[in-house]
Amino acid sequence: MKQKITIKTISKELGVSTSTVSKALRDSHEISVETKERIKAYADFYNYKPNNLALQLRNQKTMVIGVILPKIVHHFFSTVIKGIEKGASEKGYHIMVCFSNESYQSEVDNLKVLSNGSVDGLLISVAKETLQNGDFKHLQDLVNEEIPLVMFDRVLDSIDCDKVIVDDIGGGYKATKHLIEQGRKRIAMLSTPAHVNIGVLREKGYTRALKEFNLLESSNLAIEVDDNSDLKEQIFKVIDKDIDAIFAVNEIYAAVAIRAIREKRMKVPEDISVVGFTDGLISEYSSPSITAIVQHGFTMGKQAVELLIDRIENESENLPPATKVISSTLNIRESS
Amino acid sequence: MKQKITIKTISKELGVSTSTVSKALRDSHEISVETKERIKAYADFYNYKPNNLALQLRNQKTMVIGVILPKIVHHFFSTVIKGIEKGASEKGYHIMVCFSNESYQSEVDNLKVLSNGSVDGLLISVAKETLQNGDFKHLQDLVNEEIPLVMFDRVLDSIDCDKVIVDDIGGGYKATKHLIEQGRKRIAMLSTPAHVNIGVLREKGYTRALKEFNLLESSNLAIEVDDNSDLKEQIFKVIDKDIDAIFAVNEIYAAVAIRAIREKRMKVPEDISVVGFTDGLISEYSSPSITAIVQHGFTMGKQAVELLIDRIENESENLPPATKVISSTLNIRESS
DNA sequence: TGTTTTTTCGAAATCGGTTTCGTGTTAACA
DNA sequence: TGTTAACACGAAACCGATTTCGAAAAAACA
Repeated sequence: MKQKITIKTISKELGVSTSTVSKALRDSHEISVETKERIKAYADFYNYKPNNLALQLRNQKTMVIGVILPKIVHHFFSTVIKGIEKGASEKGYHIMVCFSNESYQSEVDNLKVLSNGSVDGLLISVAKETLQNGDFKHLQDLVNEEIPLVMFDRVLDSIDCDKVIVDDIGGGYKATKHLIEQGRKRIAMLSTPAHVNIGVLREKGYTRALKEFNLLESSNLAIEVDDNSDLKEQIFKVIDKDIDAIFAVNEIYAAVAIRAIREKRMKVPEDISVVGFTDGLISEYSSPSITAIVQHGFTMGKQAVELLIDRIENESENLPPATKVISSTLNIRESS
Repeated sequence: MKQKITIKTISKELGVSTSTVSKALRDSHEISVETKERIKAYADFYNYKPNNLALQLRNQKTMVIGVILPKIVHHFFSTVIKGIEKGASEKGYHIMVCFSNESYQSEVDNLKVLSNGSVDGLLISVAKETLQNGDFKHLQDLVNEEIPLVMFDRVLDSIDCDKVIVDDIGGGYKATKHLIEQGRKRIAMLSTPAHVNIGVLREKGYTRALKEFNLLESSNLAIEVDDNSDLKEQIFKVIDKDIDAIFAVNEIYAAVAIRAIREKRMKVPEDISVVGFTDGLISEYSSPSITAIVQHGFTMGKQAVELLIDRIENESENLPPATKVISSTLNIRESS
């Protein structure tokens, strides 16, 4: 990198002190008009730009928000980022994004780097591995150090901070109710293993809807998908239970379910209706297009970052942590 | 934020100088074993962490790489980010991501902030608006300031820096050749307006393949899609030209084409084969799944960041700029 | 002309670290 | 006992800015 021009360079070159240069560039009344113009002209000519690091150190303020995500190649999370970036840039902040790749160690490492002065606050969605092993010390440390922190989507009850979550229960309920209203009686659900709590919550909504309409049979039609064995085989077994609808916990399960149903020589939605959770590109562009619960990731990201910036800028107020719930809506398409 | 513990705090508390504390924590031989242990114990107990900003300012090195992307809710770009993050973290770097949202002004603003010392180098994919208005001064300035810079995917010939691009011509060629080998004779192409050069390049490959097999008829079957009017209507017109295959310039056009073909009561791939460019989730999970050119975004990101880090760490060598071409491959699925 | 006020600028502290160089003390050596 | 080397530590400079405070010079006033 070429030697950058600094205030010191200018001051030497123009035979004034660094304080004078600084004041002149910030248009202080303390400096005479002629001197100001001389300095500004020089700075302009040599394209002087103040060093960010120096300013950040001096001001104890970076205007940067750290974001830690479990993954990025994922429609929902990339939508959340977009919301975060929008909300941040509206208030003059920039974002620094890291990925945990669902790994606990990665999460800890990233946190350590970001929490050393590089950012004014943090936005985190917890990695799966962390959820499983239950070690939240690194997050508790942040709270203890009073670093502004907002958790979103994958949150922890035990950590005392602001949170933004999707209304998973309500979403599960809406999806199931929709199927019931279409006249479906035997509605299966493709859920996740129990440690992933989004699955648990969505299933709760599913169960609530079934109960409400007295459709909760003895035979349990909700299965926990095992990611380690073949997805389609597991779905075949569900189809064999003589069902007339499937509520899938995510978009991919829904897409694979449609494929499985077809391979069984049945039609969607005539024989079996399908509703997914997460409204991404797959739901929109596959044929038939898939009815899905819209998660409003953009809104979630924007609200999370706004909550955070509010904390950062009004630290003194010391309000108790809040939890925002982003409600989900149903987008009805061809598959139901 | 709670008052952070600094070296000065420790030095005062323990009655030694700041230099001693610094040296002790870095395990210098200049400090006696007892003193070192005393200081380390104290630092450990109060969870001392050195301030990143101070270190970065002192070392004139941030270990951060700035990334500017046109958009994020996009499978290809999010894959690229993943590659960038992987390559960066392997070498101990972090990434700071900004989005231009395809806007020229946004790109300029982001660049200004990032190039003021916050990052050691920059990775850029140019915004559409910038490509159109042809004003590249902000990028030329970076080169003049000798800030390490690598452009990827959307690059500019006039800027003298390292570049990483996809082999669009080769991809168009491969896709078309595949269709020809399947016995297709009247192959249409859904391209983009002329100012988006990826469309132009892919079309070049398409034309080359047709020529090679003497299928380049007088009636031009390549159309430029107008994003402002209805996509499906435009595709209907193409289908009416009595074609037997479609090569779409991206995944979404391919998905919509399949839908349009079905609505015309024809079958994919029996009546019309479809091949897309960009191998994302839609291609994988829609039914029928879509044959597509894989762009290897991950590889592109990783190579781009590796090129950049190489520049950063071997500045002295001053090698001439290089351009890497990431070749694309064909992923054959049900739609052809 | 003497005093006060205003204008204009610079020295030095600060942010939080690292590093060079110097110095006082003790140990080893002749 | 005198000289030298090794050891342990501190003062101060530095990275690149901002800001407080003090002071010299010029202007305004009595």
